[in-house]
Amino acid sequence: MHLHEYAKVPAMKNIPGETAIRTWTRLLRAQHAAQSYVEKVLKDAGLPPLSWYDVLLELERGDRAGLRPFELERQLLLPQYGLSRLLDRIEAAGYLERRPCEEDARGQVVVITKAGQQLRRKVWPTYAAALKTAIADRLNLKEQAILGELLGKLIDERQALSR
Amino acid sequence: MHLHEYAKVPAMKNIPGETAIRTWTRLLRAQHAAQSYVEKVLKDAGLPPLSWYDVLLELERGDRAGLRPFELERQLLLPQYGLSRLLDRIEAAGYLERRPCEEDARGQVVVITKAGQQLRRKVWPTYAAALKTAIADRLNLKEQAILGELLGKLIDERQALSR
DNA sequence: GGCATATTCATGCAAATGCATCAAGCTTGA
DNA sequence: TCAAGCTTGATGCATTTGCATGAATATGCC
Repeated sequence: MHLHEYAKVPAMKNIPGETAIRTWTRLLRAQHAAQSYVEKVLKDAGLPPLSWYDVLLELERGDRAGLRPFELERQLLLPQYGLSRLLDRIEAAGYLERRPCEEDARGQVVVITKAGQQLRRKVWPTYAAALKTAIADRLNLKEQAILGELLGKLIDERQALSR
Repeated sequence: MHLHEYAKVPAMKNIPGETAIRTWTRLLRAQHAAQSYVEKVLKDAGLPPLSWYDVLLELERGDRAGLRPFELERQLLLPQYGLSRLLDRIEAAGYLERRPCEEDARGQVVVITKAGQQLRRKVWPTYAAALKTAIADRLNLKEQAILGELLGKLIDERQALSR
């Protein structure tokens, strides 16, 4: 993981510093640690993975009834085919419905079912507890805020390349 | 991604605060943005994925000639079967060799080949440039250091569960 | 209107991952 | 010494992901 050798190249400054490299590896590891922990907690509790929760929550959120797949795709940063099949699975489990879209016959409207709402509500306490263990128990509020702020700078305006 | 509803539960404090939740989602997104960017740059340059680089670098690093798979496994935080097959692929491409282990007939010693060393050296500039774009161009040194510090607190001593 | 192009979503096929389990060799301890 | 248990690594099978492409409809332009 640790990348040495950055020192070898002389002036040509397409080379990040040592600090950047450490930050990078920690970003990967911290995310891995946190996410795999949360996923494990969910699985051990017999609950579906995070991605199901994300979809269901997104569907419940807006006031509108249902979302188009391409909207979900943007919210959740999933590839188009990935979302398509994720919806297949969640639908097969009965937590959402795909309805034909009135305004656009190519498309569809994805709607959460009653069972989907119940599932989401049932998952939340476990999810929340895992999240607290992974984040809130390890950083005080100030630290959380700063971390969030800095991470934000790594996100802005890059996602817009897809497709 | 955004999780509301944490406000609903009254006193029962297994619930992370709003700040923790925002930090969590940003951790996922920042890592996703950064890693997928770097992977894309590598792929577009016709280079193998990050995991290959990690393995090769790890093999090159120590003074000892070669590493045991279980050592790599720990360094790289890969599941046992994941590493086993990753090694299959890298070996098939000619960048490493698996030799029988003298001290332990169950095991093997994984050694990087000449071609493997060349590959790693060849990949580095592209990797470094991508890393710089993803991290160093977005955070100044101070910020990088703080971010690394905070991320470190999310990592410590949790990984030790595997197998 | 009618053709070219773009958008929306699905899907066949290959590659990678996860899970469970296995075989082989090591270690311990009575 | 040898049985019980542990460690090391591989692998069959199911699931998931990635990639390329396709089918259907919409949109824009002439």
